[in-house]
Amino acid sequence: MPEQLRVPGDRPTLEAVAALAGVSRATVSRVVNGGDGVRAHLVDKVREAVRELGYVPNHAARTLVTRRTGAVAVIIPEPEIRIFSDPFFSRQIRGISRELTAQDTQLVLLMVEDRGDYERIERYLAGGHVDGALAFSLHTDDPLPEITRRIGMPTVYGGRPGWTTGPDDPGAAYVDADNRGGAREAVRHLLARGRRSVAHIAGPLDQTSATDRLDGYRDVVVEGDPSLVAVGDFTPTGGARAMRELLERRPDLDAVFAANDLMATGALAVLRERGFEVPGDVAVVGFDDTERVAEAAEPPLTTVRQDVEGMGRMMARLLLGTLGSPRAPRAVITPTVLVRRASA
Amino acid sequence: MPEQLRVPGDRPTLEAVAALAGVSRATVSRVVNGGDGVRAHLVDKVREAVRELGYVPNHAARTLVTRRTGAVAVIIPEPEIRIFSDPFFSRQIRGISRELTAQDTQLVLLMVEDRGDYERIERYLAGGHVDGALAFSLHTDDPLPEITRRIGMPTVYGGRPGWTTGPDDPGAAYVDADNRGGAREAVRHLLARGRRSVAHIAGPLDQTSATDRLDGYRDVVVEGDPSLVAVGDFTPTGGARAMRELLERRPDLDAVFAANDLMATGALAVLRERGFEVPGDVAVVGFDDTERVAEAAEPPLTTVRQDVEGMGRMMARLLLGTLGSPRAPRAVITPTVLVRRASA
DNA sequence: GTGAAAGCGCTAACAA
DNA sequence: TTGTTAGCGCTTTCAC
Repeated sequence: MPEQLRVPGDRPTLEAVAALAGVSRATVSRVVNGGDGVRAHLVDKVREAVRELGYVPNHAARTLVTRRTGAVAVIIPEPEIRIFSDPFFSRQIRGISRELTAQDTQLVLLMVEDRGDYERIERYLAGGHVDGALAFSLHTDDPLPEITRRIGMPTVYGGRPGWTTGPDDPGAAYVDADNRGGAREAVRHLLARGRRSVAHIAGPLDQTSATDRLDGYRDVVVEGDPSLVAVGDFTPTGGARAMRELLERRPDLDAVFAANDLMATGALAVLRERGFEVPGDVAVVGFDDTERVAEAAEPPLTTVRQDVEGMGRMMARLLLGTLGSPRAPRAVITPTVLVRRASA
Repeated sequence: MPEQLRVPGDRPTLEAVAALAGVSRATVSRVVNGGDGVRAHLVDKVREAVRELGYVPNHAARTLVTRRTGAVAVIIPEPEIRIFSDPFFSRQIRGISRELTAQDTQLVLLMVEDRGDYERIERYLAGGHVDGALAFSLHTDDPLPEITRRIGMPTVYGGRPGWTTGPDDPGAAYVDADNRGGAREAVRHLLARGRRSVAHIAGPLDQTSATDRLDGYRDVVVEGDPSLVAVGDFTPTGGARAMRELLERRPDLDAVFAANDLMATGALAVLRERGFEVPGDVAVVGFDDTERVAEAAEPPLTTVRQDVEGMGRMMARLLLGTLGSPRAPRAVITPTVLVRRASA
């Protein structure tokens, strides 16, 4: 029997609290975990002892028996760390962080620098450090989906993944904006304003956000003249290049829907430089409603807004829901909304 | 005795590996943890069993007995999350992440939105989730130092803290650039180029990085005419305002040392707009060597470079060292270097 | 060199 | 309602 339950430098245990309060460990445990079914005066006594000792439950011990860690991994491919500077990313992270905090769950950041790191990631996930994982939409050949599948780790992706792991795979759980619907709305808006030749500057076609927006465009522009579509890379420069291409092929175009705001600003620059009035001669619509981009554009950009922070929050919620009930939705599509400014 | 050691969905344990390899749990444990003192052929047998079963040690169980988690918390005040967009921050984080990864230690990101969150932070740190904490330099009244002290959590700060917790407090461990020395070098460089009236645009004086640089300036400009010092806020706008102030008070100045690059660019803009040649009429030196700021300035900025990623790495190293040996250094000051470009 | 056994701090049956 | 007890999966003396 330990005589001195509390060694200096050693943190007090349930046992110590129980001794001080004059009850059993089980009772202390009950109180610490909510205290239902314990008589009020005992609850008080225990609470008092907890306070006096500065008791905080030992996480490892609790995890060992409950098999839950109360932590979730967020996996960020290194190229994306730079994307922290992209407000898109940091807003999504913030949404995740807010929701996890609200649910008393910790965020563990896993940065992946190169493929070799996936071994470490697998060890980490398999080691039971976390209850689930959040990842961002990946390239087709990314090893992560296979890893999480193999070790049975609940995972939610940000952005619709471009792959399925197998023919009978229900597909990964994910949260995405309604890219296709948003694109349709953008194009319909342009048509409604009387535009006849609506061009599209698409994003890189290996990302579903780009292809989904392209699909949305095509849903509306059914005749589908391929000369009206140019492919960019989500950067202003890429948008400018695509815009020049389009003007060359179709000098008659009177509207452009760009797959994101950054490309739209590139397009605006080219139009301005060529002496086109926006929206007089050519109307322009973007996508994202990026902070300090869409509004600051010249002219301010009409664009499709997606709720990025909300998407982050949904990712966390979907994952945490998954943990509880086995039949949570596999995917959540958040709505977009057209924000009308001056460019269209 | 469990007949079926490996239930589907249940992860294999040491026990299962031991059974398959025909050895005791102790032996498996030894092999998993390095394998010294175990005969080679047994090591192989165990390794084989580990591979076959896909065994990964259970983290909680291990932590429970070793009292080490292999994880470190990085605490970020919410206002700073925006600073993810500041390359300074993301580079420091990257340095931390790299070093932790190299030492097989996990990074747990703790974001603090408001003061109320500190209760959660304390619970988390006290709960034994992490072996130590990394935090960024705080305001004088930040509750974090008191918390980490109370629960005895080893903590390293990024940037010299402005406080001490008590008269006999050795002070918090921290990593910082040699702000004072760097400032001295900047000013000496200006004097060496024949400048007579060297002004200083200081940062907000409640941050030690600002006061240390001011001190460095004063070390060299000993006469110390107060009219040569204006206080900014580390932003370009603040730098511009300070520059205007200085020009008003001291139209004769021929050099400016700004406490960071962003303020220097603000100063450059004002000088340009007032028709001063840089460096002809007024020489300018910045601080930081911020990516895509110093080099892109007009003219390119002579500035004091600090190794931000290295500082992040040092923070992790200092903390992890602290964990091992009780007498690690309390502080690490990393050197700065003057990078000469066109502005001075 | 290897195994047996104790125990890290907690929760969750099960008894009382 | 409360206490007793049996582990969770691992490391670590201590014998052999």
